[in-house]
Amino acid sequence: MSRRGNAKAPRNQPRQSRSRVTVDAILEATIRVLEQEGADAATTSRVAEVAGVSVGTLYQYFANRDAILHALQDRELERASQLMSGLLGKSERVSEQAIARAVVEALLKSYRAAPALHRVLAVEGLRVTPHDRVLAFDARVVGTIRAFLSLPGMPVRRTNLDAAAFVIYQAVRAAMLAYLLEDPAGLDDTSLVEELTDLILRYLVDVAAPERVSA
Amino acid sequence: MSRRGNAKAPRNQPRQSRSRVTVDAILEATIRVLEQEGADAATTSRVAEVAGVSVGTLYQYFANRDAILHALQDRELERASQLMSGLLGKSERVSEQAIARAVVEALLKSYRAAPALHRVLAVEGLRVTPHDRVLAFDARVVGTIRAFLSLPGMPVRRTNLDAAAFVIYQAVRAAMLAYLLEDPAGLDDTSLVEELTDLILRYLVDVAAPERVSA
Amino acid sequence: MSRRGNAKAPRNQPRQSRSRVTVDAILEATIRVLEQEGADAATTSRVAEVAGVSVGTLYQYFANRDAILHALQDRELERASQLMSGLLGKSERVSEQAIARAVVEALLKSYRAAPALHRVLAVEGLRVTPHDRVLAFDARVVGTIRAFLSLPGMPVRRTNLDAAAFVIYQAVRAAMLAYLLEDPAGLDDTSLVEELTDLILRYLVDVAAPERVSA
Amino acid sequence: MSRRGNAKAPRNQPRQSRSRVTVDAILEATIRVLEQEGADAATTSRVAEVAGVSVGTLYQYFANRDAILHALQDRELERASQLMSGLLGKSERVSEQAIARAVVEALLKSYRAAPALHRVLAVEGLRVTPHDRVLAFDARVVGTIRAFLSLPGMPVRRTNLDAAAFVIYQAVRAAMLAYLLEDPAGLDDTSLVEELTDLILRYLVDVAAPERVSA
DNA sequence: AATGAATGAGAATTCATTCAT
DNA sequence: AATGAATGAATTCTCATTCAT
Repeated sequence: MSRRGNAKAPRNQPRQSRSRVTVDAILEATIRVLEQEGADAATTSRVAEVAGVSVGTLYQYFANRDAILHALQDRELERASQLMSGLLGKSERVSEQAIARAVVEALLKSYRAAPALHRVLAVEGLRVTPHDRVLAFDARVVGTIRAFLSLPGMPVRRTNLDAAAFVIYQAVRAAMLAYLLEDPAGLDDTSLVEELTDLILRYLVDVAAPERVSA
Repeated sequence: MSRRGNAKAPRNQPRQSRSRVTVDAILEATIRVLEQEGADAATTSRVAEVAGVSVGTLYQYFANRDAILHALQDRELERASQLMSGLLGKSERVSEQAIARAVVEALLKSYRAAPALHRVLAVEGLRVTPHDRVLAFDARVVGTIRAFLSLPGMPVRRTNLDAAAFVIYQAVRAAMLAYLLEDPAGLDDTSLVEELTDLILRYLVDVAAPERVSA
Repeated sequence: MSRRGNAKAPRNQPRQSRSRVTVDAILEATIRVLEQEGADAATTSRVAEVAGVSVGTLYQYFANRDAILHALQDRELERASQLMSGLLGKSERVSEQAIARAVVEALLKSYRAAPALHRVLAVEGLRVTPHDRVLAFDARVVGTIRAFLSLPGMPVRRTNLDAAAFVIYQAVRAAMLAYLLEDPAGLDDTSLVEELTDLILRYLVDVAAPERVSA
Repeated sequence: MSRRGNAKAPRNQPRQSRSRVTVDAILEATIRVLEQEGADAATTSRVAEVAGVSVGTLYQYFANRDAILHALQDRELERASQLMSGLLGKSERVSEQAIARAVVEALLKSYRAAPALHRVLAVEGLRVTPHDRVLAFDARVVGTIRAFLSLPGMPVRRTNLDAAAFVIYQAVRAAMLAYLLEDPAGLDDTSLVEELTDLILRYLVDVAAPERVSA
């Protein structure tokens, strides 16, 4: 599925290294500006400057400003997919709780690296992007989750898997993002992971997660 | 080369009847534009136009563009508070499930009236608004929830009530908003209410919600 | 409702040839508009138009409208300093009267080239400019005069040199400006020079300017 | 010359007291705003507010914004004329120096009461006002001075009385205004009066002002 | 390919002036 | 006469995008 990770997939333009480097520089610069200076500062000029290229060059690689966000979105989707596949794939002999916790922890780690980016992706998404794009993005993540829940032998209590996947995805994402951006009193990483893991389990999984999680 | 255009002071609070009407027209126009034309279209001119007043009038009532959003935020917060108080207050002899469902249904109804508005409030908030404002807003809602969960006799399974209130608030809000904005396959109002009610109950409430909701 | 329009940072100093040309075009355009259309006409758009560039370009070189005036002020101060140094420096074996007359004539020539500009600099200065800037400007000119008056062997009748330099600077400047702007009956260049030279001499210099100047 | 002082002149509308009071309130408010909040703050609304009337009322008495300044100018001219007449008229048996000093002191007192107003009148004059108006204003003051200098028995050294009156008027006015607005180091009221008195005498009067001030 | 100066449409905001009440 | 809400032209400034070098 990944541009690089899947040996069977056709190698979509493994461009000249120079281009690749420039594109990456621009994407990284965008993230850096987003995180450190805020969404308003993320002008094409500023991004180009931080990336160490000229605006002209930026436009050589991206059709317009939104295209940068789209690329970032794609990259992120790729990573999320990867992450999920990795974690959900090897589920062989691990408890559901372990999986859920692993997912939450991995997501938290990933989000923490660039919370503002994820907010923009989650949000700017709906402004900037042709509606379809957002749908496609979310649908793909939800699809992955759904597929996982559908695996034979999964002790899932939900009937409507479409609904369940959608709800749990949005719920976890939002709670995590809000946590990172608002830093609310009474919550830290540990308790967040705790709570979200439990949220997932109780909502999705059938078996009475025996005693209590944070007991 | 005389000086022009300095950002000045706040406006005096809208006073009475006529004012009230104008202010409301502006707020409603903002919502309409937000819903029908998107956040980027919500310029002061466009809002004024839709409200049927001149820009000048708009600025007579709102110190600047953000002030409109703030007013909307305040209004919404008020409504949300009212709503919650109403529903959570009379909880006397009602099952937790009935309460949860009532809340979800009420929220859905409220959100459906203006989903784009709520996205902007939930989201744009973090761009436009002094961080404090968002925190205050969210904190107040979370506080209400937390207070409810703390009521004596509440069969709450959660230990960390701060965390629980925060998580469930963000989770429900986000899932609902995403549902309204993305209209994902496999979900309709009924199933959403079903799912979210169950999410709330299983996460928050202790007793095994006996049989199963969507069983 | 995204954010737009925040007053940002300073611009990078105009660099080289091309830049220099553009900057000069803008400054000259400003003067031309000031002179021919008046201070109120000197909007950023009009200046850009007359300069033959776009507003955008104007703002590429000047952080804001006032910055143009400041640049003009700086340029003028430089010229004035230069002028004074030139005239007062070579004072070796010239009569005080010759020096005074030379200064007045040079000033008149300089002011005549753009009287409205000088009015704006002398005057608008106090509105547009951080007070400090005006003080600094005037203080520097006054300082130059004062230094000259302090030269050993100067037959200065004044005791309070600070006061004298300030008074004579303001007096000559104002009279000259008013003459240029009002074109009052009974005055022409020759008589103005005559009068101001005599004003300077009689106020500043000790020796009885022997017989009479315009006698 | 004065609206009230000259019994022969037709009484131009000695309006109903109410009007008079309102007009005065507006003029005084303008001065207050000018002095305390600066020229930029002197909007019609602000002036009306400070005057304790509505904008509508303001426009009942003044055709437009500039008309207020014009009225102020007229009033000031009246006062200046009065002042001059008073001082220059009774010149019977007083030394020139005493007269000059009295004029300077009176002007300083008058200017000090509202320096910003006088700056605006001296300056805004040239922006706001049809050129003629400024000319007329200045011409009138200059005329008074000129007339005084022409009195028989005046020991005036100047030949070109038009020029002399113009120059000395502009010089004294500018120096005084600059002094009040810039508050330059090395000058105080006493020394300013000293310097300006001497400037006037040496420029205008023939006889070697015998011993003298800073001799 | 890369550069970055130039462009100009478009946004926020102000304020003199009008006019219905 | 007085009020003050409403008007909207005019102004400053930004930023995505283009294009000559």
